[in-house]
Amino acid sequence: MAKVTLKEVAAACGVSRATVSLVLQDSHRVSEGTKERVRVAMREMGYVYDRRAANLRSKRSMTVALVATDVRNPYFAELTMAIEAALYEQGYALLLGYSRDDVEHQERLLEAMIEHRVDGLLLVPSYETTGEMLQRTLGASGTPHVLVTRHVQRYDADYVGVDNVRAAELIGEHLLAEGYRRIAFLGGPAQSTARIERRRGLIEALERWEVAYDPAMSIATTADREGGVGAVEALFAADLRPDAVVCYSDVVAFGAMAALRGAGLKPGVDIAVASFDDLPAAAQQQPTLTSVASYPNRTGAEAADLLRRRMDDPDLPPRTVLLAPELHVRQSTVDPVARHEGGRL
Amino acid sequence: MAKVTLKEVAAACGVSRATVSLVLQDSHRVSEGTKERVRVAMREMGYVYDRRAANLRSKRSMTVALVATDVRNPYFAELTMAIEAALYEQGYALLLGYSRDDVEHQERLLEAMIEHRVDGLLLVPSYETTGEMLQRTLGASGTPHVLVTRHVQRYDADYVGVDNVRAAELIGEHLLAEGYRRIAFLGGPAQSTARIERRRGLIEALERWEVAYDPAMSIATTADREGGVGAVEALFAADLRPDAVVCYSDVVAFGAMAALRGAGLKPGVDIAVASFDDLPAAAQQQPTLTSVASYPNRTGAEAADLLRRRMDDPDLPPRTVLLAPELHVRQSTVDPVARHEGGRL
DNA sequence: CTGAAAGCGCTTACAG
DNA sequence: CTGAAAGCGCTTACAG
Repeated sequence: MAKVTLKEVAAACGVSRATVSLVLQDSHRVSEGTKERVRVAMREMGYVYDRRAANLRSKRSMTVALVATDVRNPYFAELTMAIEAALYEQGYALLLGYSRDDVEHQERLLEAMIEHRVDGLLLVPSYETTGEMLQRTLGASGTPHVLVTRHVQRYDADYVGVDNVRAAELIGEHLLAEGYRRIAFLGGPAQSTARIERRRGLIEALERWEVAYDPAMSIATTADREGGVGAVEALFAADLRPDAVVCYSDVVAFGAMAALRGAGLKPGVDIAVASFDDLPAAAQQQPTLTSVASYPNRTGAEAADLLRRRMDDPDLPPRTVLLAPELHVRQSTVDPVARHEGGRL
Repeated sequence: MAKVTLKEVAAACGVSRATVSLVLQDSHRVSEGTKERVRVAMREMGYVYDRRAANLRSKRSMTVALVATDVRNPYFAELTMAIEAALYEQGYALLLGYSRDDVEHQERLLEAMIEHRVDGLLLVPSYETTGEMLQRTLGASGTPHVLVTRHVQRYDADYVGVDNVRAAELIGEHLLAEGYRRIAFLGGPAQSTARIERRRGLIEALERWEVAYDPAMSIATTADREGGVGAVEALFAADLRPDAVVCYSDVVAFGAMAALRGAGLKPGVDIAVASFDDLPAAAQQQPTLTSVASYPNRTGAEAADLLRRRMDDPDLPPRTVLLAPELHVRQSTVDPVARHEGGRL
């Protein structure tokens, strides 16, 4: 089929290209009669709108980029679904790139997105991202953008994430109330702002209860299952015996629980386990896993919303949206036996 | 910053826009000296390539679309990562859309991708997709495309997936050799080509062993964890007692195992469980889960490769690439006790 | 090796 | 309510 453009449609209808363009936009400046006539012709002729041309002329692209780290992490899968849904609603197409937590790769992705002239960009920054780096790319290009889930030190931009400090406080308070005293913090990359904040929240809870915190019981690792396994091994190698472990994320906790079992300890009975994310899989563990919900779907929807405002008005002052975390207590931190005996102290 | 275009760069260098354009493409028709001079100017002036304009003129878009169903399924997450990596390598940006297995949503996504004039499209068709529907959208537009993981009846197009019939035969042969005889097939949508093929492979293995197949022990469900739970419940409600269950996918198997435990049965001891996908999580179950690897990463890479060929030559005859499955036997189908007693018959 | 000209398919003021 | 004209920022023959 010969491709049919606005010009052909216009000729067939005996109107100008401008008029056809206005019909496409459903402008009130065109009469209903003409609109109908043009639409019928478009359908009959098999006209397909060419957004590339429209984009060029109108200085938009109707695309938004999401640059994240890795979608195999269920948290990011959920986040991606929420973002895709919100953008689709608004008529935007989603350009996707995964940095795999590699800053150089991330930089090339950002450059590509900018060349494609995305109207906006959502970024889950990889761990070693610096503010200067974002300034040089996103900042210089003037692309409206929002940081999601992780923020970057000394880089002032819109940000949506869960309140990590508060989340860790919730876990800490709960464990302390249950009678646990030797609490370790396991997993997550040392540079991660989420890790730093969660660790801080935990320490604040401990201080409030006047319980000592042993810095040796904080072990940084990769943010995956293997990280959890490794952290537990490191703990035991150093002869440290916590009565509870707080993990960087559910995925890390899954690894930690497996490693604990491997060492002959029963999670939830011999040692408490709690973590962050509250993935659906947390409630399906044995024992079920206590976790703080971080709402990837709400985060994604909020991010899309923030980006829309930013695109509408690039001069708005940067906003931070912190979602309130919610603790879901499950078997892994509530040992019925210990309870019966009146606590473990 | 005032945006700088080719025109400004050309003026600053005292050359034509055509020359600058050629420098951008690293054409051999421009001298090294000029190239260097132009590149320096571009850097100094902060020039950023505008792909939208290039796209329009060159009749390409340097984007490829992936329309899949849902990335929360770990199989699709892995697939997405592989596809993103391959396309990135080739210089393409990825436009992403999720149909959530809703055909109408899928149709709107396809239309949007076509309007964006993607150079090619990878489709994991939603379950109720018809050939006529794809013909009307993708076919009519002439967009090069490849079906991934699922194919569509009576629609002739490039296709990459695992050999489902063979995969099910492998599982069937293994279970039969282990002495299991009352084998159920659980989960997966009735319309799914993957389900139909896997079921067929299983039946073929049973016939070869001259073991009766009970059609009542084939239960279709949604392709998620809840599907697995529901299928087991349906089985018991109908008073059916298989000695082995073959699940539509690992995710379904996870649900089935939970439901079996809920009914007081030990997977791998009281009843064998096997499935398809061989997700990393399969090896992390208790008991570890026997599963047939379906290689989402190889599938993704192969799909990107097939699409590239198709984009290079749209007139190629459609090709089908079937990946050879591989059975990974684990604890869930090999009961050491039963073995000791010389089989379960 | 480089330049002048045309054009990709739209939208956007502007004029009537 | 509709049209004529200009132009978005590139690339592509073509000519020299």
